[in-house]
Amino acid sequence: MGVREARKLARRQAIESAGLALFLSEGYAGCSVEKIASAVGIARGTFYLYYPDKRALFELFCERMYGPLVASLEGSAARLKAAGSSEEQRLMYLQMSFALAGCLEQARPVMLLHFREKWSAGPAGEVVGEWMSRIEAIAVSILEDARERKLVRELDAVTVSLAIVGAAERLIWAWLEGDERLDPDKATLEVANVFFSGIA
Amino acid sequence: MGVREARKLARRQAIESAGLALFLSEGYAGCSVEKIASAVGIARGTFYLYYPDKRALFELFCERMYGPLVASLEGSAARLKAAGSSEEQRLMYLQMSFALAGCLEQARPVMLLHFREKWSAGPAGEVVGEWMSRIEAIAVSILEDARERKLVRELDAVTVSLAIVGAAERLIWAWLEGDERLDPDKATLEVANVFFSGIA
Amino acid sequence: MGVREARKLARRQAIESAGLALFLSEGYAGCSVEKIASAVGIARGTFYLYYPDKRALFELFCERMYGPLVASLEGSAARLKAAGSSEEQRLMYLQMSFALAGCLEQARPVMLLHFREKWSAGPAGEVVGEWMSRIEAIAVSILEDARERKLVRELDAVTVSLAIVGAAERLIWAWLEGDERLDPDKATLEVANVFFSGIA
Amino acid sequence: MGVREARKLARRQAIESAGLALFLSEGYAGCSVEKIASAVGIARGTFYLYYPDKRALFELFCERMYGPLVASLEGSAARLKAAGSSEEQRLMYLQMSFALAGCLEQARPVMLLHFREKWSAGPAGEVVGEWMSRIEAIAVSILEDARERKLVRELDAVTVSLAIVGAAERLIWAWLEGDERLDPDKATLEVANVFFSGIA
DNA sequence: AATGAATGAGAGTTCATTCAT
DNA sequence: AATGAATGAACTCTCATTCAT
Repeated sequence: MGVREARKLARRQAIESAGLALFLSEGYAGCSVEKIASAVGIARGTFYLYYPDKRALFELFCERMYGPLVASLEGSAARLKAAGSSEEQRLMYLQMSFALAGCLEQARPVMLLHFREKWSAGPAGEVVGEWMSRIEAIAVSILEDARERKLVRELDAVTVSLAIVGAAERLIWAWLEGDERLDPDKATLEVANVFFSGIA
Repeated sequence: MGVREARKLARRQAIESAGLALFLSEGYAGCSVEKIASAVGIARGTFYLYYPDKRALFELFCERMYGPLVASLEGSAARLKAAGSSEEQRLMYLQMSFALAGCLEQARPVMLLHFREKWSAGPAGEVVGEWMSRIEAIAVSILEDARERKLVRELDAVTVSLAIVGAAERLIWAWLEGDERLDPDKATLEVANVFFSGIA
Repeated sequence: MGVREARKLARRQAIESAGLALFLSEGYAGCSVEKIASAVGIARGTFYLYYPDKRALFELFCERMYGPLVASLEGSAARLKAAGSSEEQRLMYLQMSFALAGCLEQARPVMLLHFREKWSAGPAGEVVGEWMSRIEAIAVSILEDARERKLVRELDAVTVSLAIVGAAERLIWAWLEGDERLDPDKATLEVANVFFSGIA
Repeated sequence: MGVREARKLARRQAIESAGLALFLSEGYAGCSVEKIASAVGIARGTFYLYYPDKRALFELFCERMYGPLVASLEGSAARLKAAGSSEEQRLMYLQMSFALAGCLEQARPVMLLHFREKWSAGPAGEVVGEWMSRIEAIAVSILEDARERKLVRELDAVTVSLAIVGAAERLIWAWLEGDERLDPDKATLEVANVFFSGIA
């Protein structure tokens, strides 16, 4: 790799690092291109040599955050479809929980973006929304499959899938915020148990 | 009521109606006072005769949306604390579910605000955050009480409370969006059952 | 006087009192008609039943503040023109000083208006400027007369008059502000002496 | 100097020139950024590339106007303290008069700002007030020193200092306004004489 | 490749004044 | 006589993006 490419790469990384930090601390809308550029130590115009616009930088972070999650979920979905017994299914739910926990651990530094921008009105909200549709569709397919195989009782797959995703999101948020009341390892099991066996 | 009061009231309602619609469609930050005013057909300055600033209009919506919810939750919490048997407790969870469903039905036109602004950075995010702290505190107290009374098995009250609130939020959102896959009546029962008995 | 006239008068006084206080504390430009009206406890529109506009209220205060001053100065000017000896002239300067001091004492509560608005850009500045031209013209005429009668040495009447007016303004300001370093009685004499005999 | 620096400098000067003219003619508060920008022929936002806000432009003018004046006064104060005889002191007062006259001649195009904003309520008034405190403190120290050395008769230093500053201000104003009745050269001497020897 | 000057629409908010009630 | 709702231009300041250098 030539000197030029190396410098370009380094600068790209610097922009991404500063951009992420600022998106997280100030929100997508609250963080101007000028802020990012001056944090990196480049001119405003230079930013546009690396990314076509502010939105593209945000999309990049989303790709990195949701991409592996979606891949992992799709893998889990496939394996769950292959599962035989209720016991095996139960095990795989735990496996999936841990696989997802791994993804989340990886994505942790970027994860708060999801929450900050999920409901926002501008471009950021749109981007997040598209990824979430994909994730929820997978969750629904997993549960529908389980129900068809009578691995779980008769239930409304869409309702319960959304409930699971919602619950997961809320817990992830608490974990991200370092909520002291929450022990991550116990919480993963706890939630898997709640959804599998209820609170009774 | 005089002519002026009537007009004032009508205009106030028009502003609220347009303001809500715009807050919902464009988000708090994305919706300027100018947009609201011109949607109502008044001058920008006239808006400020009815509300001291944009934030005040948002707070009004929050009061209407969260106020009855909090009141209902607090009532349910009190009644649950008085419950004796596990069976009675279970019944009261259902009661609470339906009471909340009633609140939500009332608040439905405003409810999406919660989701739009929950994570936002500005004034709107602050206001919603304050209300949510209140709600989650009540949820935790409800569950802690149940656990102490051994009405539910030993569990982590905070984790599970957050999970419940998160699940509820997600389902409410789907319902708000008129998600066709979701039958509101069934969903209420379904969720109560899931949390009480699990999905197994 | 009928009940109506009495009420009208009382209201007029209330407006003036509140208006003066606000002009002084916030400046002419910084004090809205709304502020004055609500300080009095009347509606914004009612203000305009008593005064054609904000400027008119300011003009009223100026009339009261500068009117007696101008009258007193014109009287002093006339008496000084009738003075015979340098000694008599000197006495009359002292008399004038005390006469002016009397006017100022009367006008004290309004006097700060002069300083606040003298240089301001809007309507208030114009009004004050017109009064000051009148005052300075009288000062010049007084000094020119004295010079012609050889009661004072050959000097530039305009320069010295302006100097005297300027010095007086500055001292009045200090006095208004309750400058502790300043003894009003001593100061009056001091200035008269300085201008008559110099500082040597 | 590159083309861009040259242009930037030229524009900066254009902004300052237009800004000063407008501050003088309309007052700080009466002159909007829009007015300045359109006088220069630039967009409103461009103004903010050159100065962080409107106040900063005003502070710049004050620095240029008062800075040399304060420096000159402090120099004169030091020299006066070293003066021996009353005769020498008198000479130095004249010197100081001329030194100040030099400063004022330099500052002439900006000087009227002082008068326009001295009493104003907003940011401009604050800035001017701070500079004036410095100037008056120096004047007091000069006169106190002279009195202690018995170079002038026993007098109230504060009163007389303020009188001198006030007189000077008024004359400067007349000079600025090009008052035809006033001959600048004669006036400087005249005032020095008045304060030193009185008008008798 | 990199710069940063320039744009101009758009934000929230204030206010003197008018006029229908 | 009194009201206060309504206006709409004015204010300062921000920002994503473009483009000549």
